[in-house]
Amino acid sequence: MKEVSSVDVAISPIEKFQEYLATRGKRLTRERMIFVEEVFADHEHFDADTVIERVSRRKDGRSVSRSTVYRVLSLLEEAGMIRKVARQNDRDVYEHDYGYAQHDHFICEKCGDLIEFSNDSVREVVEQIAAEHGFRLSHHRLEAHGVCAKCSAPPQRRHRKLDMI
Amino acid sequence: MKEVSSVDVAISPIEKFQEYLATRGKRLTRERMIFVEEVFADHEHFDADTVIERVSRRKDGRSVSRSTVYRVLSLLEEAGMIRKVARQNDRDVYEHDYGYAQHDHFICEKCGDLIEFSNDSVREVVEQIAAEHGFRLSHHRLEAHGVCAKCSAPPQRRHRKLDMI
DNA sequence: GTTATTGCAAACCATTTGCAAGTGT
DNA sequence: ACACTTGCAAATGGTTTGCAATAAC
Repeated sequence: MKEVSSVDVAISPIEKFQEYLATRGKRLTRERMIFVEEVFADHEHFDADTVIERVSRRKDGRSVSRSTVYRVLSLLEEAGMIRKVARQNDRDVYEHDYGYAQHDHFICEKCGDLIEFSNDSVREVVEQIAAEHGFRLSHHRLEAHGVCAKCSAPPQRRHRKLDMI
Repeated sequence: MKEVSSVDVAISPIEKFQEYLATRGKRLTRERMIFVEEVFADHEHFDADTVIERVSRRKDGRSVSRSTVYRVLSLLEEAGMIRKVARQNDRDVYEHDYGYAQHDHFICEKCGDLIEFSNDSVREVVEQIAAEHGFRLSHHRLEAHGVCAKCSAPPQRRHRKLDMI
């Protein structure tokens, strides 16, 4: 399900990251480039292990160590380019926060899928409530839990009538 | 800040828990009673350590071991009486899910306070979106992040003009 | 050349678990 | 009596960190 569209951005993720690093006297290393290249190649959600696996799968053999992955994860989060969305299987799950519009999530209790959606009314309601409470908003996070359309579709059975007790 | 009101419930937390335990062939032990007594004494958010500290502070010396605290935490969650709300300092933070109305949270980025609020429009918007996407909703969780009124109040200084550079 | 960064292995720390002793029903 | 539970100590597993070697700038 692809409901959240990409947004025009002036510069590429690597450039954006470089920009951030420069302001902090930090360096754009080979490992950091590899990391960003892998993680921003698509718009999937990911966790530390996902990234470790992806970089170790590279044909050019240029991988990135486990500790560096964790370190770059924090850097990108500080840079505001990724963000923690959830915790699944005792792991922090991240998503891009650069190049894509603000959105929220459905989490299916059956298949575990994270489904993204955008909706202006959510933002409006949150903003209004924040205003009422004198809260200066930086962002919000909405998770709707339930069963997705795919999983709640009735399974094909022969004796449908038996369900109607 | 007290914005979420309690709700009339037929039976006490202990009775409710007992009810759940009975259906599973589980037992209401001394430790479980102590735990529920402490945790439902107020409506604060809490984590495992909070509970461990509270039970060890009891004058009657009837404490509950660390492992039992974790075990009862899961039981109460299964029973639908508490629920994870957030993760702070690498710890799971819980709140009551029994005896109180559905509500959402502001999380202050400065003082870290969790501020509760209820608002029907949030529920309505979420329900509408779920309907649009064929999602069967069980519950939602909304976190608004920002700076609370208290923390964003300008500090009292003598030379206010210096701020306007 | 300096100073930040890497990779490794060890450390951390919240949470979980095996097991023998104890307890609710 | 028979499970179910407890507490202890040890294990787990994701994430962090100290340190010597390495690479950006």
